[in-house]
Amino acid sequence: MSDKIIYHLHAEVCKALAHGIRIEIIDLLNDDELGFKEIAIKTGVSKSSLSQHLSIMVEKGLLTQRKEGLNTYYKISTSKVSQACQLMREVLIEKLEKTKDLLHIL
Amino acid sequence: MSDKIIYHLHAEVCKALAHGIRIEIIDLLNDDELGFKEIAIKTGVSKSSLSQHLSIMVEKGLLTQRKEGLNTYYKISTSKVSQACQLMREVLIEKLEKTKDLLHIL
DNA sequence: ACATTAGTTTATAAAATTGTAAACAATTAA
DNA sequence: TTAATTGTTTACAATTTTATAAACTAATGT
Repeated sequence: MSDKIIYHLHAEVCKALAHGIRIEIIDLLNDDELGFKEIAIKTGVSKSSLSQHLSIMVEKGLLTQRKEGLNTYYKISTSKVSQACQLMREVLIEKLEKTKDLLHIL
Repeated sequence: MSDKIIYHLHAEVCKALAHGIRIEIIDLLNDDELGFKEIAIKTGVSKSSLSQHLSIMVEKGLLTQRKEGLNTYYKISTSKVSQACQLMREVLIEKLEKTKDLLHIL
């Protein structure tokens, strides 16, 4: 497969993390599997919008979906997703610290 | 800081990874620091577009920038960026493997 | 001083992402 | 069978992201 295509697919996976609500969902699912309704309540997102966010995350391989009767349950597909997300959070923290240090100097 | 704001900032950092060209840039910079022109040649991206991509990555804390005379050099700010990017690539690979397996069954 | 080189910034049109509301499907309950 | 519940899908307007081209800034060379 050509490099540019791989880079594009790789970016598509990263895009699935590139939204505040989706980061929040990863955070919620770090502990355990949750049902759709529980995620909706904890995030405060409308069912339509939530369903779309979750389907992006499943499509790109970040989450897996399990249906049981009327209910749908979601969990993180591999701990690599949690780890990557945590690392990106640390990149943010480091940047915030640097900004704080700069303010201290001034 | 409120949770939603943190999630949003965290997502902003992830967005800096969410483009094929920017993934390619991370890949190039995994080995060493590179100058603007070298990145432009290796990626084949126009100087204007490249400058915009690089500035997003610096702004969000993924890269650091060093100017020397007329030249600008870039490197990855912390290995956490490389690690996160590598993990996301592994998530992609795992998804591609699963798709391949599915095709085998059919 | 003037031209050249290296990259940045700005403007803008095209494309992609998002949130909302409404229609829809599938399962369970009465 | 009809109604209720749970989520999905679709349509669409609003916002954001992107690529391109042109104007611009800053440093260096003649």
